[in-house]
Amino acid sequence: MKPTVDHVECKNCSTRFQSVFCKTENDRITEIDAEKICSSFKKGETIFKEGSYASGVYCINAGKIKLSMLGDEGKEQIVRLAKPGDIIGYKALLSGDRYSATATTLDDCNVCFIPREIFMRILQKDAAISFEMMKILSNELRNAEEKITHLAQKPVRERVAETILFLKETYGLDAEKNINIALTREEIANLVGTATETTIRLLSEFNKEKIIELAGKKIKIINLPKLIKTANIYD
Amino acid sequence: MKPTVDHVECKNCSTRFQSVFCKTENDRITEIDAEKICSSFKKGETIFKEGSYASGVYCINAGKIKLSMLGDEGKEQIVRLAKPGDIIGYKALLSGDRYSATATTLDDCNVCFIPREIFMRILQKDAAISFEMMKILSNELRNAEEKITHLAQKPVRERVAETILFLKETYGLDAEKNINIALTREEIANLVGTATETTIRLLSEFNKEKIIELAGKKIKIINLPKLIKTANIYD
DNA sequence: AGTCAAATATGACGAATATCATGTTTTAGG
DNA sequence: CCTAAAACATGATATTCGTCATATTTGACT
Repeated sequence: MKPTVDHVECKNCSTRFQSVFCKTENDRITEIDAEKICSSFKKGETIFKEGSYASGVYCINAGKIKLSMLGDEGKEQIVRLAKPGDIIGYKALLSGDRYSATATTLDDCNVCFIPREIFMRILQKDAAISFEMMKILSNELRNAEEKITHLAQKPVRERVAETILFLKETYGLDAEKNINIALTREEIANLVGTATETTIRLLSEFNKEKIIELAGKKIKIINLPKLIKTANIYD
Repeated sequence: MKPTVDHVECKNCSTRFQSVFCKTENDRITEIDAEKICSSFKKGETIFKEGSYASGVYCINAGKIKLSMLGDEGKEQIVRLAKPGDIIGYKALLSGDRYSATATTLDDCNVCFIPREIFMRILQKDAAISFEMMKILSNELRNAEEKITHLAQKPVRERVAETILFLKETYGLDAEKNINIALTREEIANLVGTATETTIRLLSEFNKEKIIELAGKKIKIINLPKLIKTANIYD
């Protein structure tokens, strides 16, 4: 466990109303506040590992995190990207199992650890939080099923385009209109579910076709309609 | 909506203790019983359609059901198989969205419809049921993420073998030791995420290699260790 | 500033798997 | 029992995509 850092008060947390605690009353928030442990992680650090026992959930205050599983041949598959306001590690806690994925920071991060017993006690007492959790889980599940369908049916080129759109939706744009996340080509490949070389080639193609603009890990969308068309999505 | 049929009482339901209501007290069960609507569907009928509004959840009393999404080119992807004791349609209800999948019976089925308000009211009042729901959702999500990883990383041959094992786990064996579900080759393909012809070929290969025995839609596993090895799973 | 490792890039090649075509078998319905 | 449609089967071919090889560039750390 990381050493405690400057305690971020939930009630002042900028992500409070986008999080699972959005509907929660102030006294419950104070209760969480009293028992959580805030820590910080530097870019590239591991918060928890696939296969280890779950002792609580992490609420992200600042930074970006990838959740990945190892395939049979040791290849990483990124199954989720998390941002401030999201919580991670709840699946294992709720199913009473070990972590099914590894959480790695993509940024310097501040996260608040809520121990198992506290989280469970709150779910027991607070139907609104339980309901929000179910909503989150339902949405995640719908997204996962859609991803399964696309992985099974769409060609890689479309999936790469789709992933660029997904990254934009998830992390937004920075001041220069670049997608606000720096992933290696390998990480993008592990998100798309394809080989690294294939991803590199397709990104270069999109670049040549003036759909996106590349500068190192920075990606800027310069022809959104064409990108959407390339992704073959109409909703 | 189907006409009401013989009312199956929850408290006498054979699946009661495998279902989400396993931890529920009798008076709550009586409450559900009073308001639910039992109906029956013949093989091949649609219980609900992707894109339509969710008005409640269905609890399966008897029969087998597939949940499938349509891909962009109109191809079916089976995202879940349900059996007695399972509930379906909860995702849409919880996320407040429309059904993201279509539910089609694979058998003659008896299902109990629990209207939205009743289900919501019960979740509000009963923390144990809420908690069971979260458990179910968490497990589904873990399975979905594992499926994503395998779809992205494993060759079709392994996935077909894996799917046969999955079908056995889900529906068990009949009196003649056949896997207790009759799917068309196309449906198996839509579960695996591959072309129908490829599935046909691979099943024939497994047959020739004495891993399975085929008789129409009946599949019998005759060399389980080899099937597990072919699926390339070691857990 | 210099060095080394990691990341990016690109070509050549081959394997896996989708697609197309066509024929056979099974099944459901009258 | 007969017929049509659906499901199954199999071969030939096309194509996507992964793998391997090899540069080149970038970035992190003395």
